[in-house]
Amino acid sequence: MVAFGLPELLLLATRAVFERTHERLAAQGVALRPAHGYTFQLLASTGGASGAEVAEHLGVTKQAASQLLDGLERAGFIARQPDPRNHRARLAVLTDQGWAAVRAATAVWAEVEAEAAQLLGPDRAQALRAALLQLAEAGGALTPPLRLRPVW
Amino acid sequence: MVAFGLPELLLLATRAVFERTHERLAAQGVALRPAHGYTFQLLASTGGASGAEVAEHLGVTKQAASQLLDGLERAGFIARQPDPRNHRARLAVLTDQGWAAVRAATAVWAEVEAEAAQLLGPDRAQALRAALLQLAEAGGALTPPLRLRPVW
DNA sequence: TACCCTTGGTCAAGGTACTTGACTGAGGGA
DNA sequence: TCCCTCAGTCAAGTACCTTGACCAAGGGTA
Repeated sequence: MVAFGLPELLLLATRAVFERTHERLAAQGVALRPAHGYTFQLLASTGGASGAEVAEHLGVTKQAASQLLDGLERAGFIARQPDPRNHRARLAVLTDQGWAAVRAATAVWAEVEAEAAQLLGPDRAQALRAALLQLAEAGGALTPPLRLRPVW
Repeated sequence: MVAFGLPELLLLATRAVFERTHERLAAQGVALRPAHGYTFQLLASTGGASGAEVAEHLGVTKQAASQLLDGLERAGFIARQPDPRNHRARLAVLTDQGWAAVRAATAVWAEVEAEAAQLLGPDRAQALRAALLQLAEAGGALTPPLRLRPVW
């Protein structure tokens, strides 16, 4: 039995959760990469974003964000429409299909949450969330902009 | 204040730890990507591996593993030598410089560990490790082969 | 109202890290 | 001894990002 430190344990537990999310969505025909997930998160929380805003959020160039949105549009997850706030921008918004993908991911996470509560008991699960939140805050992870750097 | 679920918290805390690791190593001139980290982990724990074994461990083709090892060799982190177990293979082993990088990463993780203990207190830090281990085990994350899939 | 500069977006070319496909040649098992 | 397995390489193609250059519509300011 190898002794795992906190960083290794964090990585292993996180991989377990997100690989499962990825597999579950892929089984439903939603094969998306991390950058797509972050984009969905932005569009779902703001109701829509321009290409430049997506680029800023992901920490990539406008060109890369444009390509990524083109792909999501072709696949039917987003649509482009005029931006009432800024007439130069094309606002990307989630389509019904896009929202369905968001709900599917959210559903997997709710399962994970429920299984964690069952596995650990409600008290330890709550303690886990509190501890993780403290670590994330201390590490400055709650202050965007999000950078699309790979996790080791 | 947004309410974060367990998956989001896991991702944020993990990102905080590994971005910090990456920054700290980069400041020492060791600019490595995730795949390199996984390779170092393998070479450090086994004492050496062939290109095919690295490919298997990372979940990539032999060609990709070969390119990756070429880069590490050029940068001085590994050396190739005959494999006593299999005369067809070229064994990749860590050089002194490679071991120094491993020690540097380990040192950052020890700091993280210490800061977590200070932030949470020793009891809650231990509880955190135990909970994460349970989650990782339940998710099957402790049974290799490691797949180099991106974390969402 | 006219002007200019900011800015959202695109075109083009290049680089990196992977892939598939085809192959070589040394090893090692029967 | 023979054959076939297998580690490794060469070549070409793809996905996803970059830098650099550019356009044209907006919108702030005089």
